Amino acid sequence: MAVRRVVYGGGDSLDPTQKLKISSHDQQPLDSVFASAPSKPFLVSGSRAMLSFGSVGGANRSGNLFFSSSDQEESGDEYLEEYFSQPGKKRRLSADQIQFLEKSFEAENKLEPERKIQLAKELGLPPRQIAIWFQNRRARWKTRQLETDYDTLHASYMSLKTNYDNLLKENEKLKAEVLRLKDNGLARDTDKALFQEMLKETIADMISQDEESKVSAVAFKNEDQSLESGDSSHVVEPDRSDLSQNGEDDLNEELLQPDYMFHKIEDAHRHHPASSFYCGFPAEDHIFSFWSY
DNA sequence: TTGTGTTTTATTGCCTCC
DNA sequence: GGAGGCAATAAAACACAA
Repeated sequence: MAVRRVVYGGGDSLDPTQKLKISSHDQQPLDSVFASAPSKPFLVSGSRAMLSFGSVGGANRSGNLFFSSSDQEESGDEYLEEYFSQPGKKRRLSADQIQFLEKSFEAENKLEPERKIQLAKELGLPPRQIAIWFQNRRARWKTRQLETDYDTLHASYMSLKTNYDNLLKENEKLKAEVLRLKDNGLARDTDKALFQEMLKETIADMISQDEESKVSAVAFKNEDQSLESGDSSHVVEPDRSDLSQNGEDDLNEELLQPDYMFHKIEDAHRHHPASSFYCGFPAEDHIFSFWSY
């Protein structure tokens, strides 16, 4: 087994008088050492988070092993020296010591030098060991804190995910609804387009009939005039002022305007009063109901 | 009793602060 | 530069099942 350096009693800035090489087999022999160690009361300073080891319920078994008498520190107890000089051993703290340290940690998880010394005195442990215990305790606290934070975040994530999934489902439902409504709308648009096409054809027929009759009338009139004046070179074009001169596209555009269609239909009806139907549709279904559609 | 996993104690090396 | 903190790690101590 490799020999490990075990130095206690003040950390890196160790007071040489407090340096000890320590090891132990287990807590029992250590306790017996504590029990046999001379106990000497020491002053407890007013440092914060300071507790009395006796108040935790355990007797101060340790006495002042590391801070007892100057004699002990100077001469060194041979028994203790032998006891603590066994390398490669780790000393477990007693339940009472741990309870005391836990209470102290709860009050303040940082360890000022003064408090370290005080705790060491109270527990009869080397200040270095107190420092190490706090160091490890902080590490454990941090690990547990991380676990707690993780659990909290995970719970939050799961809650958000549930909400998100619900929203997705709702979104899908709404999309389907929109699609369904759109399909209905398309069907109506198809009917509308068919109706418009039929309307255009009918109106175009009516207009052409109307134009033909106008042309005939003008021609007849012109014929009369030319007969009267003897001028046969004067050719009168049919009146297309109410029609676009830009061809079929503009006609189509105009045909879709309600006023124009109303005018033409009324006009057609005036010329063809026998028809009780507009454009082959019953009167009640005529263009106005279509445009309000 | 022994193998194995977990917890606790302690060291090392690096970093920051004064 | 020394003191102290922290992360990483080693190793002893402990718990427990087979």
